[in-house]
Amino acid sequence: LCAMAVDDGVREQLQSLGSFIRTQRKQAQMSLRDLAEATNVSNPYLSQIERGLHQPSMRVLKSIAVALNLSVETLLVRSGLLEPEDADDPLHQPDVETAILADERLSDDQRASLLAVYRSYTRPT
Amino acid sequence: LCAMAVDDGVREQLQSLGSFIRTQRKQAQMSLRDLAEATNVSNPYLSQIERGLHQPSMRVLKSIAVALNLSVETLLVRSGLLEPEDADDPLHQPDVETAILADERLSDDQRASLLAVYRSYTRPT
DNA sequence: CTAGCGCGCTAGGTTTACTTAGCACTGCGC
DNA sequence: GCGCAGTGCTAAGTAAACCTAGCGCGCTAG
Repeated sequence: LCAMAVDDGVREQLQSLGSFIRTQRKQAQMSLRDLAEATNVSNPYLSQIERGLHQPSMRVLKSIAVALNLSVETLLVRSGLLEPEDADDPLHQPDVETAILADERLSDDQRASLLAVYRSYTRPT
Repeated sequence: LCAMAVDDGVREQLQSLGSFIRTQRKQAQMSLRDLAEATNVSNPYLSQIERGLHQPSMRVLKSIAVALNLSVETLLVRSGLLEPEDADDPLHQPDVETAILADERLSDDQRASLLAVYRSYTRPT
């Protein structure tokens, strides 16, 4: 009935969520069928989610998060449910640079190159 | 097919979420129809949600949170999606990975390559 | 070349979220 | 007594989430 103007933003969010999931899945070297088995969700539906054709339910979203080893919050932000900087959670503000600097497992050289790459991404031109 | 034992917990969560919403609604002096108008969700469906008969979608959950002046996190915790308050989660991934994942300034591709580099450093073959 | 496997995707059906119309019960004014 | 406005709820339908079966492509092998 009422095709609200809000839908535009929602479509974009779905697309964003989908491509993010797809990237993460490929990063984890999983096929759609692998993820389907891990999440107990059918692979065609996962395919549709990754292409932004559907808004997954919370149940599905959570199993995807678990299967891909990422936090549910990340996916929620990605799907537009949660704001990235939520007021009532002030201490949960992960910063890439400080995280890299604090990581004990990295050598100084590794730290430096990681930071270089990260900065080249975030401060372009 | 597979009626998992997990369903028990899910039903309880739905009940918990529902009664919580109902309490909050009454505290805000709103009728089901008031809330329906505020959320753009039909009042019979809201009624069913409050009695734990259905698992609302994220869209509905968010509009309820907004209409009742609640944080979305609260409802998410209540519905069992989010853990109550994981300020420091010991057994979860290293901070760098979550920081990279949460960084909104990175594109998916950039995220992927950063993660790849980081992982190649921290878990060598 | 072709037989096979694994990949992502489409087609069509089932289940569940969600809506619209309307019922039954209050409490109020007439 | 009679409405009648307000409440929460039921019934039956529509829309959307989700599944099963199967297609078509790119591979590597035989």
